[in-house]
Amino acid sequence: MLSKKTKYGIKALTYLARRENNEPVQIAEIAKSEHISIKFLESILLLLRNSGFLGAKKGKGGGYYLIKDPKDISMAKVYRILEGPIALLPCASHNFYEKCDDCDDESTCAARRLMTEVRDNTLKILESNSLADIAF
Amino acid sequence: MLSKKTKYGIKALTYLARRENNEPVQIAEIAKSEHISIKFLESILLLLRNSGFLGAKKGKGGGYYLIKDPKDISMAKVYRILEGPIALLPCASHNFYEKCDDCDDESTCAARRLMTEVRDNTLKILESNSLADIAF
DNA sequence: TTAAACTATACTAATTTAGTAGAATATAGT
DNA sequence: ACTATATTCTACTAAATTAGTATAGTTTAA
Repeated sequence: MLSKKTKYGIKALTYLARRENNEPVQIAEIAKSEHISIKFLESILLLLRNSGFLGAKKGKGGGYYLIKDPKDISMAKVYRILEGPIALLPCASHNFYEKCDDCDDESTCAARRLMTEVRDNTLKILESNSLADIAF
Repeated sequence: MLSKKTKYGIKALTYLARRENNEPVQIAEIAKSEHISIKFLESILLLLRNSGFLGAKKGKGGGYYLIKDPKDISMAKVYRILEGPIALLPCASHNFYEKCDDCDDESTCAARRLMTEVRDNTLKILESNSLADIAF
């Protein structure tokens, strides 16, 4: 299951993508519209900003805005920033690979075999969907 | 990410499926071979027994054994018992559906749209793999 | 009858999740 | 320059989940 952080992050990005213009939107507006706690959303938007998805403008009339065209924002990248590894097991992950302590032989591990197949497919879907694809 | 419970559960089922005969295997033997804490594995095997995947024989020479042919054990069912919903969002689940509190309109929710696509694909993979498929 | 093996209940430490609280900093407009 | 508005940053916390431990009891084959 996705954490709420990820769900809220995707919703916030969608909200920004759906705006006609790309002027800064205040946290409070997004929070109210999507029914998210302001403070929690704050930390999520900050993460997205530090990860290069959003820009922020301080002061009056400030807020957050998309830095890139929604068509160029890969949901796989969004997922990795918000949720972490796409794979269901560390030993089936490309970007966050880790060997299992308990596993003697990775090549015969049935769990790894199955989860690698799931991972490959999930990755394909997340990579082929841009923010624009899911927002409109 | 999968919980260790799920990973260990799949490994234990695989271990049993790979045995030549289907005679009871003691918890300790599986635990030692797969490097799992005996007590933790105990609770996992008990769950699999109560869910109809395993049989247990008490007393000397007892242990756990597969009730069905590995070919007839769907990994989707195993996954649901051990890990829970296959969907990444409750609102994208068939078997564990729940409406999101924060969502005004499910039909325009981008997160739901994307996660439904992921779910459909993951389910297809898990359903098309039996225990026999991944064990051998 | 006894030892091996499963069953069941209760407890716990560590981690993660989903926030809260409060102060600091930056900026647009007057 | 001042002030209201808005982001930024740090620190804290309650609740839930995970991954076990511990202990006691029950069943049954030999």
